[in-house]
Amino acid sequence: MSVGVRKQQAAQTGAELKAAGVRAFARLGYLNTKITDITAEAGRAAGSFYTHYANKEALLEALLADMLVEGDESAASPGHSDDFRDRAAVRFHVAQFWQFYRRHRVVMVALQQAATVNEAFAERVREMSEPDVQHVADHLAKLDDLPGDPLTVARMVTTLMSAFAASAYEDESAIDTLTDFIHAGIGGRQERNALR
Amino acid sequence: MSVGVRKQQAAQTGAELKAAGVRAFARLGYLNTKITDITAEAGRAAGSFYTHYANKEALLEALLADMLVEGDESAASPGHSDDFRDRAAVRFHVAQFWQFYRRHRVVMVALQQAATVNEAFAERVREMSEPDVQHVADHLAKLDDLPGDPLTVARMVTTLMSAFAASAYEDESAIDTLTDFIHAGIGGRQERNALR
DNA sequence: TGTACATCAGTGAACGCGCGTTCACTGATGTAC
DNA sequence: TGTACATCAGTGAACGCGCGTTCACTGATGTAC
Repeated sequence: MSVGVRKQQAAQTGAELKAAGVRAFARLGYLNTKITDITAEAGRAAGSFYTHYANKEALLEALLADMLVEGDESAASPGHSDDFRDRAAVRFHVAQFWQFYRRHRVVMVALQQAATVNEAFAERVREMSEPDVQHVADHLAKLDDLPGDPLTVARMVTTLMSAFAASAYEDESAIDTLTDFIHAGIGGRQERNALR
Repeated sequence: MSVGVRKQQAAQTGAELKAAGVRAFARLGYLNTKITDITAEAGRAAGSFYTHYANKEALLEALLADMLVEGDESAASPGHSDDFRDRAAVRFHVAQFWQFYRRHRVVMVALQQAATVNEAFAERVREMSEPDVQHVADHLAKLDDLPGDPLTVARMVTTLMSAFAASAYEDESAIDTLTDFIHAGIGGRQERNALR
């Protein structure tokens, strides 16, 4: 069966369609993107799309899967402090989240848009963020000057990070601003003052 | 011309279509709502819709206009403190925003969805929130321990409020949790500690 | 106050556009012998 | 190594569904005299 040139090229085309999809989504938004926008972007015929994906949702799921693979890899992150009284611990989490989000911004936004229109994606998005929320809530539970119960505050913090990362305002400085805001917001700064 | 029964009834039907639209948007989401969903909800024939609105966008604009009228009225709010070192001043603004958002939640969310797909609405939404952002930024500019420049922090604060108000988690307690979080986040609590 | 005609909100079937999806066809790769 | 047939990715025109929008029609309200 030689090297399987055929299979390789097919996989290649599939990957090119994903890349073209990302570019089209970035330009037009997921919901406004037609199948032919994607195939045109990839320089292929319309019908070609269906050799690789059942429909636009399936393409987005493939992109999501790729993203989650990368997420799992980087989740094996270096041991970091979990004490949110420590600004560095907060900053580590914020930076981690921010950078991941920015790296996958187009897909993240596309997922939000898909969730708007499609309950299955809404559920996916919820499932995807819930562990993060829990993770943050666990850390927060150790603090004793929170503005509310840990879960609510965790939702506030993650909501803030997502919403702010989704908006266009960039800069590396965003990470520090967010960090300072959150660190103080959850009472971390006051703790330290109290310790002085 | 008698009392103008005809005109009155037409206006009435127009209003009923708006109300039916809100109910349909709440149930199905703006983007998933078909014209016939709205007319069915209102108990009218499909064609009737076009006697009152050119299309779904026009209906949403009408709902937006209604909302803005109410907004202008309540903007004539009682003199309130603008010193964000004062928790009460922060709470006042948060409560104002929160209650307005919750009262108009369906339309707010519909606008977000419309903005996703339609640049004109995106622009509208931006224009609508910009004064709020500026207002908050002006207040923030008076503080001297902000986590970043006033405009960025103002965007963070308003983004947080919108995103959190849009999510389903209700309770009156949300206002106080948000207030505490923001008040501390912008350095208000530390200021007071420093004054002790 | 009454009659004849005009206007207009509302109806719902029909139309037609946009776009997702299919399918007969092509040419290149793979397989059998 | 070569030939004949099979398979399959890719093509693009055509199909058809969903839904927004139109339009001929109805009956009630408005106007004129």
